[in-house]
Amino acid sequence: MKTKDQHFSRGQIAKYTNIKAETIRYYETCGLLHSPARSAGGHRIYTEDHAKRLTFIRRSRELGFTVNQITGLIELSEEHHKSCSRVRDVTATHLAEVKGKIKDLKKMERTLNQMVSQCDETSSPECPIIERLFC
Amino acid sequence: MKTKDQHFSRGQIAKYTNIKAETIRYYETCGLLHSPARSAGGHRIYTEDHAKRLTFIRRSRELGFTVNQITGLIELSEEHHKSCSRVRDVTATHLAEVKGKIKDLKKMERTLNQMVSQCDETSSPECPIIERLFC
DNA sequence: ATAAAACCTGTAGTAACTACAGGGTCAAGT
DNA sequence: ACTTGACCCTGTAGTTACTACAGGTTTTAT
Repeated sequence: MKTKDQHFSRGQIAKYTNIKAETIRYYETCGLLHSPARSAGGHRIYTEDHAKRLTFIRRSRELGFTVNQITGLIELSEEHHKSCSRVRDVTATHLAEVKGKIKDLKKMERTLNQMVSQCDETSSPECPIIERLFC
Repeated sequence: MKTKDQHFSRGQIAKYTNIKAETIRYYETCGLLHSPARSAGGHRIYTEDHAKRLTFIRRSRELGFTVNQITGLIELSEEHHKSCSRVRDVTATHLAEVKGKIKDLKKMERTLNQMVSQCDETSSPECPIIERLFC
């Protein structure tokens, strides 16, 4: 009852998981990804398990989780009881941060929009954007 | 017809402009802020002009412009002809980036929202967030 | 005159990669 | 077996915009 013991080189798993080879090494030094076995000549040999974890990492990064948060999520995913509510909490906290960033960016967006349209409408020789930033 | 030649120490201008003292030194090494005169003992002596430029920098940073972009804006603001449309372009480009970031964050937000509510509704022992990230 | 507060410099740390340089290894073809 | 080119190895430095020291000097207030 073994899983398929397919193995990959770093370049192969990079393509397979859609993560750059250098980044994969970085995740290893970070402690996010277990060090794989090595060939006689020292090349890393990754397994399907590494691929699964890398996909987990990629999806989490795409959702904006930090490497630290992902470490936490992986730890929680490995406990087999009572972790779900803590996973929920990590996610909810992160969601709140994302909402905060959206709010900040929207404020920037409004101001930038105003500045660009003022610029479009102006006929004076002074640039309204510069004026606004200076005074 | 001189401007008020009020002068400030680094700590004073930091308070006045609402930028941390260390950050002000950083802006100087970056080339964003002109090096001020020094006292006999080597302490920086800032003027009202420095304060104005620092305020410009702070406002620009609050709008998400990078230090490089701000360098560009300051250069444009110092040309006295034909710079307004280029300022507009820098701003419009930045606005587009901000919009892009908002879009990305909103996508994250939707997914995170879904994950949290799935978690709230579930009664299974498996965490739906983890499941979703893994598969 | 003294002591505390503020200042000076240079350097290192932060996050999450990315990009080398200067090697060694692997797989395929001959 | 041998060559060659693609791939991999390590360690280190660069990216952005700060922030935080350490160890020393100057200023300011009493």
